[in-house]
Amino acid sequence: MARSSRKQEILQAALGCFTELGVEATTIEMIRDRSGASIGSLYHHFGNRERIIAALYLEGIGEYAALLEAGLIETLDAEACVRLFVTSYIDWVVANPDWARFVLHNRGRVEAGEMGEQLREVNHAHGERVGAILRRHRESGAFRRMPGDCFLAVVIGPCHDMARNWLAGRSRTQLADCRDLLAEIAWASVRV
Amino acid sequence: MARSSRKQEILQAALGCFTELGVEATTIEMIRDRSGASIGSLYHHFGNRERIIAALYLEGIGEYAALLEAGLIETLDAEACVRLFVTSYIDWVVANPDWARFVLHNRGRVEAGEMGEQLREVNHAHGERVGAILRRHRESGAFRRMPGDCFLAVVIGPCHDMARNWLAGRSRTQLADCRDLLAEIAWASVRV
DNA sequence: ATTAATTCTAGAAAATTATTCTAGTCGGAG
DNA sequence: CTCCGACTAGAATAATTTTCTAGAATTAAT
Repeated sequence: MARSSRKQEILQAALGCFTELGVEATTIEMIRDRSGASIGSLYHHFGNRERIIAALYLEGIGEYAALLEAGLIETLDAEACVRLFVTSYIDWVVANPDWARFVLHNRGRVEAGEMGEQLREVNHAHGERVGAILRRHRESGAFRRMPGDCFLAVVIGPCHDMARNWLAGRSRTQLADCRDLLAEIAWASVRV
Repeated sequence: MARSSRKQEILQAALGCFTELGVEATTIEMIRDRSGASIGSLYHHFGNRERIIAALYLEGIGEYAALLEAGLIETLDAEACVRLFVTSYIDWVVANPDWARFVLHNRGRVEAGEMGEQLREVNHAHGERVGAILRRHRESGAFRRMPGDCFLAVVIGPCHDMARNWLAGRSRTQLADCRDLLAEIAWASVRV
């Protein structure tokens, strides 16, 4: 994998800078320093600063989405399904805090930029697949009737908020300690 | 109020640019054009680009926080209190979509920057006041026992998610139509 | 009214940052 | 070998932000 190693080095260097200084404050020069690459190499691989950000973002959500979908396919029970949403999200955040922080804070930026269309496509495809799995349960009457948009917000919204606070060091409670509580509340909120 | 009108003009111009093009993509020059101010005037009032962003952010959350606190002081019932969290948030977002979108997407940026300390202070003070009101209800046994961090995430998390999606045009459901449903679920999630 | 102090505005100049461009190196396929 | 494409390098250029000097507008005191 010597082929793409430079590219990965650049992405990891970028994530490091973003985590320590914020996206706004990190310059191409800093990423160049930290990765050991040259300006030319950087622009060869990514074209511009924004595409570095977008690549990092897409790789992050891609990994999480794959994890979630893999789990969902195997669980047939409605309750287990809802709980999996919560637990797989929390597990991923705890395992990849820097990446999670970056993804959680930069969706808007990527969506507004030139890679926005691609991001929307990826998200839409993922949403369709997840939606298809949920529809089975919804139609079998396992869930309380409510708009699909609300369903997702109710299930995963508390996790997003909790993760955001924990990642920013604002939470006195460990995120992992809320895993079961949040899963239970999510299920209680959407069951009939 | 001719005194501060130039300053407000700049802030409004900035919010307009941020809404249409994203924060990253708007330049000082664009804000200058749109507001009619000069570079000098801009830097006189704000010092640098980042402080324009921070000022807009602080004004936004300030307005919402004041609204919430004003309501909370008057409601003595635990259920009404929880519902108020949801409804006042949704009402504010519906009434100030551009501002809400900006606030929802730029907390991290402001917190990471030079105004981060000030923002944390403001948030902390607000959190204390709200926390004090909630403590009464918690101690009177109106709420299910759970860490304070989780409580807030459970109550307001779904609203944040729903608002985010609605503001980005990703939601088929109108945000206002979820008002009562989300309020009810919030209360159901935290009552004993 | 006049003056002095302060706040605000202006835009050119300087500094910083992002991007482009030209000139390569390196490893493998023919 | 030598040609090709992927990759690297860093100087040159372009874009953007910030500083700086000068002067206009406003306020308050005499």
